Order: sequence, then structure tokens, then C-alpha cells
Amino acid sequence: MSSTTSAGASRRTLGSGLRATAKVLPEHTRAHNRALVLQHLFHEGPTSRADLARATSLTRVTVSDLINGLLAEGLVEELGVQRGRGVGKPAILVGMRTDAYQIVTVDLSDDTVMRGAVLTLTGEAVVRRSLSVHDRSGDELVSLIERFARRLIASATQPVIGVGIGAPGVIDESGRVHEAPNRKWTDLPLASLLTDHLGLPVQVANDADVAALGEYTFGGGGDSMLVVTVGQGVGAGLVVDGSRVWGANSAAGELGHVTVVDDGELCACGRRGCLETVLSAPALRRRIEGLDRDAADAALAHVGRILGITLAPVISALNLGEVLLSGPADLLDGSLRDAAQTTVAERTMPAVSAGLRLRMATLDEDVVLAGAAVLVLGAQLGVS
Amino acid sequence: MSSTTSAGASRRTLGSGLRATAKVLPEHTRAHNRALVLQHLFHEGPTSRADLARATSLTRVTVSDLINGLLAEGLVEELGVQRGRGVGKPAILVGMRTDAYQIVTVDLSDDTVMRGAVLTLTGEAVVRRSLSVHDRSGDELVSLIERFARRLIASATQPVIGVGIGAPGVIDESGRVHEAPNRKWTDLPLASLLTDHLGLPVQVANDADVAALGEYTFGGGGDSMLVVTVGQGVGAGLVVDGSRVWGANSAAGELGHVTVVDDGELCACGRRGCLETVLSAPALRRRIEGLDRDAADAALAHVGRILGITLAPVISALNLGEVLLSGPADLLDGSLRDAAQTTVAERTMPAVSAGLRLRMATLDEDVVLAGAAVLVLGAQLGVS
DNA sequence: TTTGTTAGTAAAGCGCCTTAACGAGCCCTC
DNA sequence: GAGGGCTCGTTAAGGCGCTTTACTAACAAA
Repeated sequence: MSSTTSAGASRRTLGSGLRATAKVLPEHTRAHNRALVLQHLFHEGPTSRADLARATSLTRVTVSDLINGLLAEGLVEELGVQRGRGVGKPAILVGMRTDAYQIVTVDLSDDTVMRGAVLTLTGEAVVRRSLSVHDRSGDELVSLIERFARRLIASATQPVIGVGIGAPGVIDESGRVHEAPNRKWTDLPLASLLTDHLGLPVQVANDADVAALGEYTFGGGGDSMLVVTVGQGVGAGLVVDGSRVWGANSAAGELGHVTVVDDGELCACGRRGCLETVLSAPALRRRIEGLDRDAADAALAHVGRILGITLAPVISALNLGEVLLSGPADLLDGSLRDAAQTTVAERTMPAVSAGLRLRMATLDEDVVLAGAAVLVLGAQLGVS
Repeated sequence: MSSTTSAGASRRTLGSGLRATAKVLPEHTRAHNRALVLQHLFHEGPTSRADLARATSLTRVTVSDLINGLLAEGLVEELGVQRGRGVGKPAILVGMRTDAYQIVTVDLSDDTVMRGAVLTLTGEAVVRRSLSVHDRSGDELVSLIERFARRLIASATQPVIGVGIGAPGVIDESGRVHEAPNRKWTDLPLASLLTDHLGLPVQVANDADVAALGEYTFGGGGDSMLVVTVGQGVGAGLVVDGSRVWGANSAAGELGHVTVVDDGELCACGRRGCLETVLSAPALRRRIEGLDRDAADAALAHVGRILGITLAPVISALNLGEVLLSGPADLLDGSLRDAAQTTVAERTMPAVSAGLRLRMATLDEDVVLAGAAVLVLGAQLGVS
């Protein structure tokens, strides 16, 4: 699809940035409006040109023109007339061909296994694969990822519009990994390396950020939300006022290593009492090991309170609408979540806590794979 | 200035919003690029057309055209040739006429006194006034503000491009006050009311948010920063990745009523141990009353630690680059700030705390007045 | 004086959206 | 069942905005 590269800029949409930054050309206008149309088709399903015009407040003429381009690219198709909607000429439904293109995604969040998939544009898995990492790291790991991605691309049954990767570590907007200690990566331009080698646009982002994106797009997350991912470690990704948060050094979301217990357990990071020492999946399992049901619930509630105390300032400062917990439901979705919720309610003003939902994430194990697809959808088509 | 209204849309600049929202027209392109040029002139001072073209990556032709428009509006002026810069025809410097227009701002953060000023476009005060509020509230207070603003507008020595107001309470993007208990305001469209009555564009925002804006533009704040305002109460405004944060219910920044002391002092909000009960200026003064220097320092350090513990999760989650304290320096800029800084460093991972500056705000008492001017600059000229 | 370089302007062209106008196709009513 | 009215989608013309190309103006250096 030759157009995907030209559509790259379409991810940029009108926002409310304070300091103006880059010039805008007429073609950016086009890309933006094209994304607007695709966005609507993606989320609302097949729609007539006239309805698209009403929804986007563009004119029918412009919408027709945009649709013609999308038809030529094979991104949308006509689905026949929509009869019996009252007077007037019946409308021709236009729908996105979500099966006509595919996305390859890779989840590197696990230390030992890399998981990958070929997905449709709606995030449905067509192919899944996984591969043992065998302690590989550094450049060796990069070429392993490349081979893995190549195999996935080969097994796609439709043209692939891009590759999305969720990886641990601090990763900036360009897909450069600043540091990922477990993978022995420092200052590695992973996205551009793989883009060159694979000959396809590759997007790379932090796994927790990617999980947040997945929940945002496929899980129905709100415009201001925090996703806490609990696994080997603890991470977080956040969307504020409809934008992903990067932070001053692209390290936003690093909640796992905030101190939450004074003189607590020693953490892998060298300090004591980090959130990760109480909330990571292994830590939680250790905590409830051998306990009966009630005692385990109480132990999990204790951690929930700690989480609530930690989140209260964040929720207040950002006036978050949703906090999602992503990870093993048997550990998180019970007394832990309840305790966290009540603790947050106790410790924040009603105006803030009243509008807050603290719930489990909806996508579970596939969050990162689905989220990585959103990365590609956003970059290539302007859809999210 | 008839053009100011047409320039209203220019505040919208290219960002990285996830979900595309509004259509873009060719004239938005123009407004954006116009703002880009003004932005450069505002921050970098007089510049030649050719240099502006290089800085914005627009062509000289486009820049010339934009400058012609701005010259016609009287927003910029030619400042003579710039000689001796090497070979070639010498450049003509173009500068913003920051004295040719003025901004009226009002600070309502104090319960008892409203403060106002007429400012140049660079935030320098030309006229100052204040007015006792005399327990007025509700509609009465609105008309008092209107009269006060009218007097300020009358005392301006140049055309006024707009009115900016910083007020307490939850205020949304449109300048509607959702609630401000002390002022007995609920769901009051203050900005549009005053815009109609005064016949000038009026911007209204939360006082802490406005303070953050002021520090961002005039105080040299970074792209990801939090400003904690300490006065009668405690508030906060934040800028994340170069955008103001609004939150799900426009209540972002309400840090004053996060619980920070278990079973602490009763707060005006009805709950116990809110940050405001230890960090507000009155609370701090009460705490150190009658203590000698060392004991007072220790007492302030104690509050600093509490602040540090509260901010650590926020700083980690957002990877903030700067935290600014705005308020009485005698209370804040000593052991309190030191303790907060070390506490944050202790409780966050080095990657986060290393890049963090926790410093005093630079604008002090005039933050809100200056920030309200930024509100107007942003809305009318696209400058921030 | 000539040459080379840079600043600013003018003309032509292309992209993108809008308004205006039209044929196509269907419902409803007379 | 014929015509009016409505909606859908397209075509044509026009305005706006930026770019490329080409030009003149003004200066330094050779």
C-alpha cells in the first residue's frame, strides 16, 4: 500500500498544545480529514457518505472525494444501498475493509518468551506465535525479533500495513529505547532499525503505554485514564485529555518504583519498599501463599489500600476518569480492587472520586498485542 | 482590532491527540502558521522575514505574506535594516509591537480582594488596581467584576485585545465555572457572560491553572511541570507534554484535598488530614508560631516530607521535569522545599528524580495576573 | 567594475475545501 | 399512476493557502 507512508502524518490531529511547533500545509488538512473519516468508519461501522459528512461536518463533496481515494487504496468498500430509511434516494453504505489489511504485533514484556500475532485491523488474531528468548539480549535479541517478525509477516494472509511492538523500558516517541536493563539495551533506535530491515513501518513503545492504548481503543477507555499493569513488575500507561503522556524524559508511567512502604522489602532496583515489591504478581502470590481464603483476602486488601494511597494524589492531580487494573484477575479483581477503590474514595475529594471508575482491564493477556496494533493503526491510518 | 476575533481559532495548534475530533479547513492552516510566526517573534524578539522562514520552515514567500497581514493589523512593525551580517542584501528586522496592545487581567484567588491590572503583551503592568470584595458573592460578585473590568479597560492606554481572569473553583475549557463554593457560583458561564457584557473576548480559568500558565510562558517552565500554589488553600496547575491538563471533569490540579495525614486535622471540606490542612499558608504559620528558628525549620521540613510523599507518585506517573512552588517564600523556600526535594528523590527511581527540578516559582504575587494574560495571548494570538 | 550572495516580491501552479447546481432514485399524495 | 418533494451523490466553479520559479534590490569581496 503505497499510500501508508504518505498517511504517516495523519496521526497528527488538532489538539491544544501550548507552544506551536511545526508548520502546517494544505496536505496536512487533507490527512487530518481523511483520518477523521476513517476514524468514524472504524468505530461506528459502515456509514453513507452523506452521514459521514454530517458526522464530520465536512461537505458531502469533500467526503466523496476522500472516500474515492480510500476506495482506490482498497481501505474501504461500498456495501450496497441502505433501503427504507424514509424519503429520498437511498444511501450507499461505505465500510472499512478491516480484513483486507493486517497488522503484525510483538509483545516483549515477558522476559522469557516473545509473543507475536497477525491481527486484522479490528484487532482479531489471525495467527499467533511465540518464541522462547533463551536469555538472549542486546543485538542478538534484536535480530531474533527481526526473524520472528519476518516469520509473522510471511504468515500474514493479507498485505501488512505495519509492525507494532510493545517492549519494557523507557522508549521515546520515535521508538528509540533509551534503556531497558533486562534486555541489555541502551539508546537503541529499535523502531528505525527494524523499519529499515523489514521494509515496513515499525512502531515501538513501552509495553504499559501500549496496554493503555489497547484499552483506550479496544477496551472502551475514557479520555483521562490510567492503566496499571501488574505482571513480573508493575507499570503504568496513561492517557490524559485524549493524549498519551510521554513525560519530560519519555519515562511517564514508571509507577513500579515509587516508594510505598517505609523500610520495606528490598527491590530489584536497589531501593526499598517500591510498589513493585508488594503489587507485582510474584509478590502478591508470595504474600498469600499458604493462607486460607479470608486471610488471603485480607492480605490482598492490604495491598489494595497501599495502591489506593499511592494513586490518590495522581487521580486528584489529573482528575482521572478511569483507572484500569491489568493483570491476573484472581489476584487483582477482588478484595484488592475493592480496597483500592474505597481507599481512593476516602482520600480524595468527592468531586474527584465520584466521577472515577476503578475497574479491571477488559483485554487481559492480549492487551499488549492489541495495543501494539493501535500503535500501527494510529501511525498509518490516523485511527485510534 | 477587528482581526482578533478571526484569530481566535489560532490557539489550536498541532498536537498529538489520539481521537481525531474536528475538521480542519485551509484557513486553520493559515491561522496556525500565523501563530507560529507570532510565537517566534514573541519569544525570540525581532527577526527578519528570511530568518523567520528558516525558523518555521515555511517559505520566504509565505512568511512575507503573513507578515504583511500582521503589519496591516498593527501587531508587528518593521524595525529597520540589520547591517553587517556578511554578504548579501541586509535584512529588515520585524518585531512584535508588544506595547501597541494591552491585556486586562483580574485575579480573584483572594477571598477578600480582587486584584486587576492592565498589562502589555509581554506581561508588564501598566496600571494596577484592587477592590475589596466585601463579602459579595453570586451574581452580585459577577457584576462587581464586570464594573471592575470596565474601569480597567477604560484606564488602558492602548487597544485591549482581551480580558483574562483567574478564579478559584472548577472551571472548564469554555470558561464556565462548574462550582466555586466560596463565591457561591454553580454552573456559571462566566466567560461568555462577561464577553457579552464587556464586548471583548474574556477568558476565565482556574487560578492555579492560570498560575501554571504564567510560569510556563513568563517563568521559563518546562514542557512537563506542576505548579503548586500555596495561599489560603492549596492548588495545583499542570502542563504535561506542552499541554494544559483539564481532566475528566475539568477538575485537574485539585491537590489540596488529598488526604496526606491519617486522622489529621479537620479540613474545611469536611474530611480530615487534607494536604491543605498542613500546607496552606495559614496552616504553616500556625504550625511555626512561637517556635524558634531551628524548631520552625524542623516543623516546615516535616511538612516538606509530607509534600514529597504526596508528590512522588505524581512525579513518577507523569515523569515531570519541574515542580514549582508558588507562595510565601519565607515559608516555602527553605527547609520545606529541601525536605520535599530529598523526599521525592528518596521515593522515586533515579531516572525520574535525576531529571527533576523542584524550585520556587519566579513570578510570585503577580503569577495569576501574568498567567491570565497568557490565557488571552493564547486565545487571541496563538502565542504562549 | 564585476561577481557572488542574500533579502524580499511577483507570478504561476497545485491542493483542498466550499457553494451552487444537477441528475438519480425513492416516498407520498393527489 | 403521475407528479411533487426529498435525499444521495456528483460535477463545476471559486476562493484560500502554500510552493516553486523567477525576478529585482542591496551589499561584500575580488
